[in-house]
Amino acid sequence: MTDTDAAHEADATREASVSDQVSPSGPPAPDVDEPVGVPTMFDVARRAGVSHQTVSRVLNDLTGVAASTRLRVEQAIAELNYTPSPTARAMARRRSGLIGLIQAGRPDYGPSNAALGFNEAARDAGYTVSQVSMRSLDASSLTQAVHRLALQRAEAIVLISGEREGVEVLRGIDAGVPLVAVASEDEPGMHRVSMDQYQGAVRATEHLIGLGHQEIRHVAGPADSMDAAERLRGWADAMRAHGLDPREPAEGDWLAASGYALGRELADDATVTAVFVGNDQMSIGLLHACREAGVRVPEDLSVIGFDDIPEAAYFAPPLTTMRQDFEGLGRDIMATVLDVLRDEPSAPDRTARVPELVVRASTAPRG
Amino acid sequence: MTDTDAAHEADATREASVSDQVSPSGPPAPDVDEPVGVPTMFDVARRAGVSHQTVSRVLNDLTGVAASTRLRVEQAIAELNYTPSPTARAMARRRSGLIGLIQAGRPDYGPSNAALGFNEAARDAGYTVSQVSMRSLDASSLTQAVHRLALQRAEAIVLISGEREGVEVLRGIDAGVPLVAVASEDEPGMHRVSMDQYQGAVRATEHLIGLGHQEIRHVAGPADSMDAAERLRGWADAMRAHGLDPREPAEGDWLAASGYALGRELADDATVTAVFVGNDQMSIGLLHACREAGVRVPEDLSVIGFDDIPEAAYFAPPLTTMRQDFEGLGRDIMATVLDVLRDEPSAPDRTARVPELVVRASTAPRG
DNA sequence: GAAGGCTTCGTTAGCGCTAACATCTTGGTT
DNA sequence: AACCAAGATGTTAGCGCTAACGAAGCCTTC
Repeated sequence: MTDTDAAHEADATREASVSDQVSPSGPPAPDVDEPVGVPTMFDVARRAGVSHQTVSRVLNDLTGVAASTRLRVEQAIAELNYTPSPTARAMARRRSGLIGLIQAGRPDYGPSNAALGFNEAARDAGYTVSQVSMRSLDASSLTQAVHRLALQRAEAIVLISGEREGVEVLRGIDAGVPLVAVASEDEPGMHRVSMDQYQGAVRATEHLIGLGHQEIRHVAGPADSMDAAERLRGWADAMRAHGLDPREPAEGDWLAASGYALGRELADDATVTAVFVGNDQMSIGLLHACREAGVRVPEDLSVIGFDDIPEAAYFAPPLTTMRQDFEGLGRDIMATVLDVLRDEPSAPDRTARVPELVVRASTAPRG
Repeated sequence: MTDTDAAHEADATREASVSDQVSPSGPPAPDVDEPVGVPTMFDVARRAGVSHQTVSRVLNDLTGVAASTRLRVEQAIAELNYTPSPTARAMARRRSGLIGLIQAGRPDYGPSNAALGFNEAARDAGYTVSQVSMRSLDASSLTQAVHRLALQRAEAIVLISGEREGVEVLRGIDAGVPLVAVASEDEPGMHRVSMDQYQGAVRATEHLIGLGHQEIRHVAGPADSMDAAERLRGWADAMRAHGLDPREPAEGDWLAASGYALGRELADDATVTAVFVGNDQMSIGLLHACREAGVRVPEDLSVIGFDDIPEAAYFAPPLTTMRQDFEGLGRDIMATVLDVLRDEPSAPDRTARVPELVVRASTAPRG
């Protein structure tokens, strides 16, 4: 009712358009001046009897619009089912409202969940994410991806990929926009986010040490992975801190197959009583190798993994591991992006999420 | 080495901008008439001594440009490091060059890899993908996602999510753009792509039957999953085709935990000699339940999974399963999108990828 | 009761492109 | 030599918004 009244009050000024609406010729025919394609701001303006600028004001929630006018405009918007064109907006505002996400490498549990968390956080912050996924990690593909995104005028570019090379490549590019990467090592010249891999590894190792183990080996991730490096460092430091000797670690590639291969070798070494494996996937491979070799876990060998993928609880035996909150990491990434975009100093504790020990059946006191 | 070299080469070209960043008032001042911000078509035009339209012609590879002029323009473009603004292009061309991808639900192995394949294919086709990921599958979130994408003027919207509800919701929305979903059941009113879940299930079941099994149970995925339904149908049909009785299937939720729970029940039933599990994750749970219950696999019970995740080969015992090419599916999705966009009838065999039997140690002849 | 100051609105320019048309060269024709 | 058709370019309008300014109208205030 109020709307109608308001409309009548304003009639004088927009006589023409209103009578057009009422359809001079006949029954409930659709408005004659109804826009043909997608309605624009001008269509709304005409219908509400105001200037397009007033529509813009309503849309952007600016002050200086009379309540009645606002109402009228809002109604017109609703009636026409109008939505502003993001393209035109980006054009006029000179910003795309877009964040580029590069996801390089295998879509593993961690990265995938981080990407999910990031995507949701970006959406919540009003940004759109333009995603470039690729299996390969080589410099040229990565460079292309960044350029693609830069060319789309992304306001920031995020890289989710644990490989050091990817981060290095990114650092070498001047995209003209802030770059944020998941990187557990400090990377001068770019913004980074990560979980506390080092601390996680320390805790994993100390869990083993606390169980009385002394010959604790490490099956590391690929040398090019920063996470792998941090975990390795954490393990070695923890060992030394307890007067133990961190022996030469084995190096896998995160996949179960490599864990299996490395496990076969380890299984032959009777001196080893525990092993800290770089991730859960390699752990399952290693567990399988032990089974084949007749090495009992945890009786003969304690095994602890990293990540806590949903299947870890059903390994044979159920895997003790370090749980990581990847979705949280994804949200942290977006938080950092926002900080950077606002030119605020990135909060220093964006790397503070510490993996949590989940004890299951694959670790036991040294027999 | 090669990488390093490339990086160094790139150094030279970005020297200026880097120093700009570091010190705003540095000596290596850029050309006087250099555009301040991002160069536009007019900057290129001025530098090349032509009109902006000629630049546009060169950019869009139109005819009617003298070779010498073209060269001059191209040089100016290179010198200014100019790239056309996609936003302005979208504005003028009235198309966004954007495909919306909705990824709903857990980022599992299948969907993640399909998304990867899709993303790469979209990029190859010159499209940008705007991704909306969300953990939840409810109608309202999904509807919002579609509107988000529609509002971005995506030229097509793709849904990767096995749940029937998602597809139904999508169908109920008139986004004004083509919708393509991964759906293994026919969905009138929308375009769909999928792998041949039915045939895959038939083959899995026949593998078991060929091994002499008769009491073959099925642990299905959630009722809301179309893939689960198709696999169930394939199993039941195969059973009947061989004169066997498809007993009431158990229903899980794709996760290892549910496979474990269901496995505990199944393990009590000594009449069962084989089970076809809806996916590999549930299989690992089921395998664990068997282990706990003292049921030997494959001696007492044969188990076959579905998907062939990379860890399947290291289950205890290594899992016989049906391998699916998810990346290929992703590419199929994009191919369908292109067909739809070109208004071509979608090739009927976009649903023809048949899962491939991978025999490992979890199935054996009926003892 | 005229000068200021709000509030509320409209007008005018762009944003960086493409599309359509206009213009100016050429060189071949008659 | 006048003429026309291409070919090669330039001009002019938009695309649908936002930003900056300008112009009313209505209260104040002295």
